Amino acid sequence: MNTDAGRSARVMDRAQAQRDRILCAAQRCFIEHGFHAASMANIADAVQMSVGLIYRYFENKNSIILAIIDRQLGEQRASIADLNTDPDLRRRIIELFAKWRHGDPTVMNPVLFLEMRAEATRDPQIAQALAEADRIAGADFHAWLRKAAEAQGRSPTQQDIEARAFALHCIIEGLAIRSLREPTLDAASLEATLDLLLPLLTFRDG
Amino acid sequence: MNTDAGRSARVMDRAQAQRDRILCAAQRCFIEHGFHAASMANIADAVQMSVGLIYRYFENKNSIILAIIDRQLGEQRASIADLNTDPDLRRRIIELFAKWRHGDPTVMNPVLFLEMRAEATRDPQIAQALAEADRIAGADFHAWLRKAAEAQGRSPTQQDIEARAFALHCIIEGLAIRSLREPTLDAASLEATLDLLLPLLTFRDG
Amino acid sequence: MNTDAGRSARVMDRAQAQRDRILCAAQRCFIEHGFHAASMANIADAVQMSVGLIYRYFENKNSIILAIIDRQLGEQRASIADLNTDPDLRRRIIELFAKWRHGDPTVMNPVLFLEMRAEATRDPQIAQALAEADRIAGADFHAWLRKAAEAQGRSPTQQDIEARAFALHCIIEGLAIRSLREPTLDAASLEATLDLLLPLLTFRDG
Amino acid sequence: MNTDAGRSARVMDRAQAQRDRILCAAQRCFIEHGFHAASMANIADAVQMSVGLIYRYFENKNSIILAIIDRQLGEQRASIADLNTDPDLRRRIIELFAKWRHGDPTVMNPVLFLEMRAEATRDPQIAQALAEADRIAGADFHAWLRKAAEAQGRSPTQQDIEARAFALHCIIEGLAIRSLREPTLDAASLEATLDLLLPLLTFRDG
DNA sequence: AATGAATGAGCCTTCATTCAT
DNA sequence: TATGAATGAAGGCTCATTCAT
Repeated sequence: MNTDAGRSARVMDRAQAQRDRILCAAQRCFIEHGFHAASMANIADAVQMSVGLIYRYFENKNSIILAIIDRQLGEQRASIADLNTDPDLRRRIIELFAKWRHGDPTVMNPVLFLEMRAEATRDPQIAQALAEADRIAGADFHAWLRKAAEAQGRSPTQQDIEARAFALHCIIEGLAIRSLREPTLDAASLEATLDLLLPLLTFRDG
Repeated sequence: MNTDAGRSARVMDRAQAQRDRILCAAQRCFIEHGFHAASMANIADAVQMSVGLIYRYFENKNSIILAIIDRQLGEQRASIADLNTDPDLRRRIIELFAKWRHGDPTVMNPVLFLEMRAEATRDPQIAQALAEADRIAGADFHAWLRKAAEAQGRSPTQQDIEARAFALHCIIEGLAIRSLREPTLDAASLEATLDLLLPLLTFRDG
Repeated sequence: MNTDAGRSARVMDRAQAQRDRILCAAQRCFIEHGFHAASMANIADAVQMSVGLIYRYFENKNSIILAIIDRQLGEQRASIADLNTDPDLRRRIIELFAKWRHGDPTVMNPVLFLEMRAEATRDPQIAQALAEADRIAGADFHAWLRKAAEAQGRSPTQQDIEARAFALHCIIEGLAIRSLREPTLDAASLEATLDLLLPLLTFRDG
Repeated sequence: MNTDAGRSARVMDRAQAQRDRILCAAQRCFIEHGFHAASMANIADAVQMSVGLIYRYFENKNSIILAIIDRQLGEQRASIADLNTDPDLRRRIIELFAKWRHGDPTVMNPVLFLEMRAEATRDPQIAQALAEADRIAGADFHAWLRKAAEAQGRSPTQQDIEARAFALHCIIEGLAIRSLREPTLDAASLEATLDLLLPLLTFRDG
């Protein structure tokens, strides 16, 4: 496999690997300093690469920001999509919350989430990406909730489901913000709150 | 009233008025560009003032940011405190949501809320201000919920109230973020969601 | 004496008093911060006067600097002229040195002396004022030295006197700089040095 | 020599060369305008470099000032140290004076000397550097004078030497200032003064 | 592919000076 | 006479971006 195609594939793999390295470093910088306050030099330091080289892989700083946002949306979506393979919403939210608290890089980062949402009010391109992600997430919630309802032998109306999907979305994003608060929330409180809300939202209440 | 005291009072009033003008303009700029991307020149333009003059009223840009944050927290607190004089939570949330949507400057601005929360993860001074505001807001929710429970003839445990206060806080903040979304949420959906959640949260459910 | 002339005299006296107050405060500021680093606001604070009022008495900051320099030159000249009434050069130098060390405002200030001399290399107006002061000081030294020589029954040549006047001038300015040094010079050392040099310079040697 | 070490050496040489270019230009600017009045833009112009690039080589303007001062002190010390290889103090002082008059950049610059001494009264870091330089210069004078005494078959006391070292130091600094005066001093006058003082100071007098 | 030197616009901040009161 | 609010031009410094090597 020493063909041009093979070489090209390998090259593209390498390019992709470089892009990933940059994005990981950039993510750490953006979390630490924010989109605007993080400098290209910060990122170059973090990725152990020269500034110039970063520009071989990304057109400019803004396109790094966009790539990071896309990534975050991907992780957000993956979290929701996972519900379909793992229907225990209560446990998943608790786990997600713990990951947020520990800065786990495999899930959407709450600080970046805030920066993204703020930036979306200014940059139409970001706004569009977020709107699309929201649409997909909404649909996922919808699907999951319908399945959950049916598993309970319920036949909720479309509006019933929409209200619950909307509430769920709000609560999860509210929790993402809460995970950033200084006074650490104890596990019991979170669980109590989920035990209060989830039966209602997942058609398990009386 | 041409006394020294009178003059002094007028001077202080004027200084305070100038500070207010600056803060209003700064708020618009911060909403439009973000804390970091907004420049002092932007603010000076917005307030129709020279850059230098702003520094007569604020030590530096950061102290303007802090003042804006304090203001926002004040408005946030006022919104919650108002619940005590107007116990119709459902209507208040709907009104609040509408104000968020319209950028009403008399309530906490959702974009600034996001910037604040993000910035708090970097600046300890901001973090502390927010922690204090959260503490107060939590206590206000608590008090309001206990009163609501008693109005229903209920005697909920401390944990019952805490879980509901926490849920309420999350949902309201989640709604603040939702208010920024592009695809406008219709009023009916919001109302349906509130009708779903509020009875549970305010001890009005079966 | 309620005539116009009287009133005018009183007014001028007041104006002169104000100018003096300003110059005293400015001198403190210039010593503390340097000519360029001291701001008009510093000076206004130090005189307990508004910035605007200072501009009633001085055209601009530079003319304050010039006035201060004139003042310093006046004090420098007075020191030298005093030799004629008090011929004990040794004691006078020791006293002068002590005053320099203590920041006595009645004699030429060593820090301002340095600033002045440096500034003179840039500003022709200052250069001229200093050249004139130097000329006068040189002549004073001359006169004093000739008198001292005659008191010793000597008849030195013009060149003898010039060499001594020049040496004296250098040494006194060298001492002004030394008075600023951190490691404090003990009185005995200064006296030993003067005892070494002065007999030679004042025609009292062998 | 295309090795890493070679490249690294070349790079460091270049960096050092840039630093030197900047310092030379800065020195010219500081002499022309003074430490505070010279702007980074002035220096950038003088060194034919962008402002930003200067900041790659120096942390800030103050560190350029410090570097210039260190340089000046180095040159000052070299002048004194040279006495040991060239014991003709009289000729050396005359040469030094001529260099001061002509702005020879290889010896301590008198204007910078003044700025330095003035600045040392405000900046402890500069004060310390100057104090150290003074200590070394004093010791050098000491050593030279003791050798000169011994060459004359004299055995002066410690105090004898100290008084002469102190006098010498004062006179040389006094001469540095004199070299800045407008009315140019003729060579004969300087020589006459030195012929008067040096025999006394170097133990050659009767 | 990789470096990092170089640029220059722009940012925050200060300050001499003016002027309405 | 006296104030200090107001201006705007620098000043020091940073940083996204380019380019020769």
